[in-house]
Amino acid sequence: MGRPPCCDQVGIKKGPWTPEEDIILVSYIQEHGPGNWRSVPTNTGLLRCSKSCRLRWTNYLRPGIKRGNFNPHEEGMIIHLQALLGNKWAAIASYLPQRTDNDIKNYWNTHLKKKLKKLQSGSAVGAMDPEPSSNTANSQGCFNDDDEERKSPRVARKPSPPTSFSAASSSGSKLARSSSTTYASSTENISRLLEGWMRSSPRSKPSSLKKNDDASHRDSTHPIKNSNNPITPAVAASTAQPSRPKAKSEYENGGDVVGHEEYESMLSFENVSNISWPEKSCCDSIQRKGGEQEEEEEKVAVVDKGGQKDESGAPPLTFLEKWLLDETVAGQVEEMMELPSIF
DNA sequence: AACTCCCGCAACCGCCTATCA
DNA sequence: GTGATAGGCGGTTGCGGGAGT
Repeated sequence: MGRPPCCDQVGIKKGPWTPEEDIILVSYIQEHGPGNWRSVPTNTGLLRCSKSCRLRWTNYLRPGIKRGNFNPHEEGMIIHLQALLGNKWAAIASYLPQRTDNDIKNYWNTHLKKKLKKLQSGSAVGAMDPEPSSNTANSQGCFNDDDEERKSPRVARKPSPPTSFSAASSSGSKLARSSSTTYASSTENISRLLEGWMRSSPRSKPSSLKKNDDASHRDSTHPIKNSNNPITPAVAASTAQPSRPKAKSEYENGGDVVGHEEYESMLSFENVSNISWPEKSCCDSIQRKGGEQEEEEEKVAVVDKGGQKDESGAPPLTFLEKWLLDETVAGQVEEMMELPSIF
């Protein structure tokens, strides 16, 4: 039979989002909360399909997301999770709640894959092969990539022991390249407009409430995720929940729009850092490191240790979790992230 | 300075799953 | 139980910008 694409309708706009569209979408979601995407274009007048609205929100506008500048530890996590889970980007993203699956996917395809390939060709270790044509690790339960992965979608992966490999850090790459595209530059305008909108909104909070401005939200080319986005801290806190829920449950559970007081309380650092983190000691150690970005990632990752099953369909991953989240191993990961000379 | 090539990312497409009537 | 619909996910693509020549 086949369902017609939701974007088939005439008059549906495609292509890059404009700042105005972003504002409309954010405003609407601020008012009604995410979810019921079907009604978003209708109610907002956006000439976008519901899917496009959802993607735009989840991948770009959603507060609390961090974009670009993957640190070595994140790289390590992605690499290992990819080895363990395959191209289950959503599942992988659940362990890096500040990252979107799209972002992780892009980063894998554009950076990590190449790095691993390069590394392997250089070291001939063969522990990790990013290319499907030479999936040497597959026989050991590591699902590495693309085609093989696609042939067996949504199948729980058998976790395999972490392979011994080195991965490149982002130093020396183009990672720091400015993403000041036409759109990116316009997002600064969005930021300002949003700020103005928030000020005029009864729900809005003054920018003085911004927190973590300096640390984890430094990319000024993405104002939505940085301090200029007044809704970021609150929703970031709300999203920093055990095992990143799916968008629907994440917001529809009566918590769509953060109330004023709730908003404020959520902004307190204690609250953010104490949202039932089961192993605060781990977080503390991370905090002592002064690792700006790692800090929250770790916290959220630690949350997953609570034992609940990953909603995105990932296996229980107790081993994985243990390995990834173990404090001492975290250090090993960082060590493994040390650049080989070829980088 | 101009041109070409390469790279990264945002967004689209199509399929799958979950949910509901 | 079945079909319709919305949401979710992963793969792919096209565009814009930077690097290289």
